Amino acid sequence: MAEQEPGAGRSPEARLLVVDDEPNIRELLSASLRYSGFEVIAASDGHEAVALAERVRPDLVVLDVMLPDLDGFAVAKRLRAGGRRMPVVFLTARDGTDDKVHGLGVGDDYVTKPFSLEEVVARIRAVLRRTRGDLELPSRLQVADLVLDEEAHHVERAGQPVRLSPTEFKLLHYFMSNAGRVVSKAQILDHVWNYDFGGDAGVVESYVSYLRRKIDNVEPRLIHTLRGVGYVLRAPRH
Amino acid sequence: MAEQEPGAGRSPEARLLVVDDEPNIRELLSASLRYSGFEVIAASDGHEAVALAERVRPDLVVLDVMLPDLDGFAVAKRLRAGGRRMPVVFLTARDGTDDKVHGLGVGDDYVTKPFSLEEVVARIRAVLRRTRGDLELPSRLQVADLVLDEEAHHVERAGQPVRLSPTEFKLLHYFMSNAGRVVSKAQILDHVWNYDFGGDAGVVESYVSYLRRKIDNVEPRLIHTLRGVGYVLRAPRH
DNA sequence: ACCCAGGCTCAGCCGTCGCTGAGCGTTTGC
DNA sequence: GCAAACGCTCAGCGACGGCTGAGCCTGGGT
Repeated sequence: MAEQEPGAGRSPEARLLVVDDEPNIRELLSASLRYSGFEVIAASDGHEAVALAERVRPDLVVLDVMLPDLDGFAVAKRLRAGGRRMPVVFLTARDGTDDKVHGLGVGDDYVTKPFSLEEVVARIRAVLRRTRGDLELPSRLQVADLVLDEEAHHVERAGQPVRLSPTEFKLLHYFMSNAGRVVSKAQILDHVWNYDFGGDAGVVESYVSYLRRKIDNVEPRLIHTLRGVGYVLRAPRH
Repeated sequence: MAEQEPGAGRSPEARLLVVDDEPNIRELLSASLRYSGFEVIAASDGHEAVALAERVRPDLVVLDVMLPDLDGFAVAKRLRAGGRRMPVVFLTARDGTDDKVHGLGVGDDYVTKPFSLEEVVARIRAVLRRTRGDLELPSRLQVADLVLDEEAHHVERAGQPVRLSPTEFKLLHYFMSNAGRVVSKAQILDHVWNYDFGGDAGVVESYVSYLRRKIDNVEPRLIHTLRGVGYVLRAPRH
């Protein structure tokens, strides 16, 4: 279950409008994005979305393609009526219908369902960074001599580049954005794995093991196990 | 059994609804949470819970998953009918069914039965902190040169990091949140150990011993024994 | 059609943790 | 001053949590 996140207290990074008709997904996203530091409002269908966007002027819209009333793309079109800029991150099913995504506007992006929270947050940040030259959002995370560049999708330890599989990368990214904070295996599952993942926490142990082999095989060790609690990524001493 | 606690006299931190069909657990929780400074009302089944919540509008619900009438998740759903926000801390059995908890309602949290009171209070506070931007009840406790950082799950004495087992950590945390106040061995058993723990108070002595060895082996001594009464954690008076 | 990388599960091993019981020292009460 | 109660420490055990290597399955690329 999702627990602590950064971003509390600071003024919101941006205002988001989340549009999805499934209450579970809508709530999952809203809560999680709020805890990530965004201001979030939500709508459950296309018309409500258009009306709300009119009033609250969000910085970005997270938009399910499958809506009961309007097609997601139709919603996007209306949002941008009058030439107004309105970046959109689409949520789309993984089946064949992705073809329709080719209709993306510039600056838009999409995430396939089922997604992981890490993925969604990453896409949102990337789009925001692009559309408003928001350099404040660092695309580069660093802990000791471990560096992860999000934009370049590049990781290196002690100056040596490291090849990571997608899951390994997401896991490391999650660790690094929570450096110094203990994260439980349940939290990791919630953020790094897709929300419909049914398996148990053993898989987290496996991937931590892979990660250690690839990026934590030199001193100082950065990934620490806290038995019965979780993991921390941190430089020693502090 | 639980005795005195902080929070008496001050205005309640929040209003809680406790839902459990076992009278023992219900009373244990209600009493303990009251002494922790919460306003508490209780219900023994799902329908009563929904009806009560309707009337008294609690800030948070502590909800057993196994109820005689409604499933705990069903109750949660009804509590949130109409899109109302209602944070929930679930109480769930430790058997394999934990999987069901994963993936439902973000912003919620859960505690496995049998729990310790420390655990429950901690989860409740964490959820409240999140859901109402109740910023930064400091996650850092300090007494003299002894520091416990909850978020990082890190302890140090005189600048030196110390490794503690989970139980040692919980015990120290209990001491530190009650710094300057005498706690009896019975209180410690009630708060730090699971409520179904059958053993005797000897185990507390053991763990106090371990703690002393790890974090109280330098001057000034912080953990003091009051024979026949209990223990206090406090910096020496000057 | 094949191969390979990636995702996941499983099971055995190992270390640690939690608890108990015994022995010993210290304090208290008589 | 003595005995009983209380508290401290240590050793030992059973059990559990976490790590990792092996293996299966899937999907994508050649």
